[in-house]
Amino acid sequence: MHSFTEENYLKVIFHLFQVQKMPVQTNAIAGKLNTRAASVTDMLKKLADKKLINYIRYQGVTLTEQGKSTAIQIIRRHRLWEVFLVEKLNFGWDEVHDIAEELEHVGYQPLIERLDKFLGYPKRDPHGDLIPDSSGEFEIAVQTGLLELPENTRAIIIGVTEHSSPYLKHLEKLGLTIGESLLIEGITSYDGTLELNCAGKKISISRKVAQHILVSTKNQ
Amino acid sequence: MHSFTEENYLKVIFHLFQVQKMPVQTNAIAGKLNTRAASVTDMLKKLADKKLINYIRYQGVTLTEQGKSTAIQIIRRHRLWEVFLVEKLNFGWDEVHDIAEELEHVGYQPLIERLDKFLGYPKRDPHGDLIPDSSGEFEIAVQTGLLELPENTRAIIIGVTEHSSPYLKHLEKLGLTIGESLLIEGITSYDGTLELNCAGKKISISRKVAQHILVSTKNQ
DNA sequence: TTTTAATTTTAGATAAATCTAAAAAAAATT
DNA sequence: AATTTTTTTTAGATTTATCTAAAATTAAAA
Ligand SMILES: [Mn+2]
Ligand SMILES: [Mn+2]
Ligand SMILES: [Mn+2]
Ligand SMILES: [Mn+2]
Repeated sequence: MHSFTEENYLKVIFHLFQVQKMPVQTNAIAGKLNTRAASVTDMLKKLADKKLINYIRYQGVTLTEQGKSTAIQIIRRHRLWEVFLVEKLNFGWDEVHDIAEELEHVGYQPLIERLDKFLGYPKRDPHGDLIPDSSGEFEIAVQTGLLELPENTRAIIIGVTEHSSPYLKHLEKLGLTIGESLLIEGITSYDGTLELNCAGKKISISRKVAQHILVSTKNQ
Repeated sequence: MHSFTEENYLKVIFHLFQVQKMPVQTNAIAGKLNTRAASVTDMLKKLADKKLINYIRYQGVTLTEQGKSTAIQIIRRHRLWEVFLVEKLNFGWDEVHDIAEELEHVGYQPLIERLDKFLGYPKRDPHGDLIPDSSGEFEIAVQTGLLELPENTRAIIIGVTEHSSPYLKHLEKLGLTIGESLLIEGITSYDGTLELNCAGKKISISRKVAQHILVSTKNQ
């Protein structure tokens, strides 16, 4: 259907739009895909011809309904494969992203539906990201950035917004993994370092580390 | 490492050489890959440059040790994914080949080793083909073509040499699946039709159907 | 051993995805 | 408002894998 490359462009446009909520710029795409602005312009014309994006020269792009639905299917595949790799093949959460980047392009609908069933219809991937259902619907995420909470709040880690292996390994070493409950015991006034209590252990983390942690304050 | 396309050429050369035990001809490769002889020649030059094949103009090709080992790794991936699709995702043996054609190109060694472990180190794929181990060694296949046996022989179906969905569906309808035990009750002298007894049921199959069935006569 | 047929290779084109360098447009500064 | 900077687009090449048509080589038949 769509080439490997086209799929990667759609996915990147989807993610960038989610963050910025503004038409996505050529340079931003080039940055994410490690390519040049000129190459991006070429591909944008192609995707516009295929009615996958709305593209006006110099104005950035948004996904059409068709483009959005395609992007979501790719994200669904990516996240389901990540669950498979962690739950069934016992990979660490820091090892699976790159493998899933390849597996996500194996496009045969029944494969994904059966994989989903085999995995027990998981709601979230190993990084806490929501997995869209087969019709492309996401559950509504009830989540807050750890940095937004005041002192003396209790929260449960439900996700991370940074998927690099060094970062995830670091969190794991600190014991800050998904599902863990924590209490913000203090926020240092000088540099904002967070003093946490997690599973009875005192941990202090910088704002740089904390900024990518998503938590839930529901169910205490 | 190697492109999708290069991997497919290596796999095809490996398979053709196994059948013919002679240097593989340009046209034969073109036939298997649904491409043109001229395209094959181009690719053969490239593979020869990469020391994956031994290529002399007009003389056909053989795989180098490196090419052979690469081809075997791809076959290993293909067959392990087929086992996964049948055993874990409950696909039929006639549905998995095309999906495995895509999955086999996801090349990350630890993925395949963990998949192998997860599947319990299977020896054969759903079509009875042997799965090479991680060092590329095949078990020795003790198998005979069903057409080579005389009347009144008992045998067990251990594989098929034709993987198309219509053929496999046909066998399944007849109850001729892997592991089934059968008795050759007669061979019609006029057109060679085989009269089989399989699981108490009398079945007659043409030579065209029988020619792709592999059996074992060991263990009765 | 010619002649014919089949196979394989070259020559030259094309399509997809990329690039660099230069031009054009938009945004930010003075 | 004019100038500078940033961003984006075009123009023109390059790389990879493919193709058709014609030439070269090998194999088969007469
Ligand atoms: Mn990921
Ligand atoms: Mn993820
Ligand atoms: Mn197969
Ligand atoms: Mn198989």
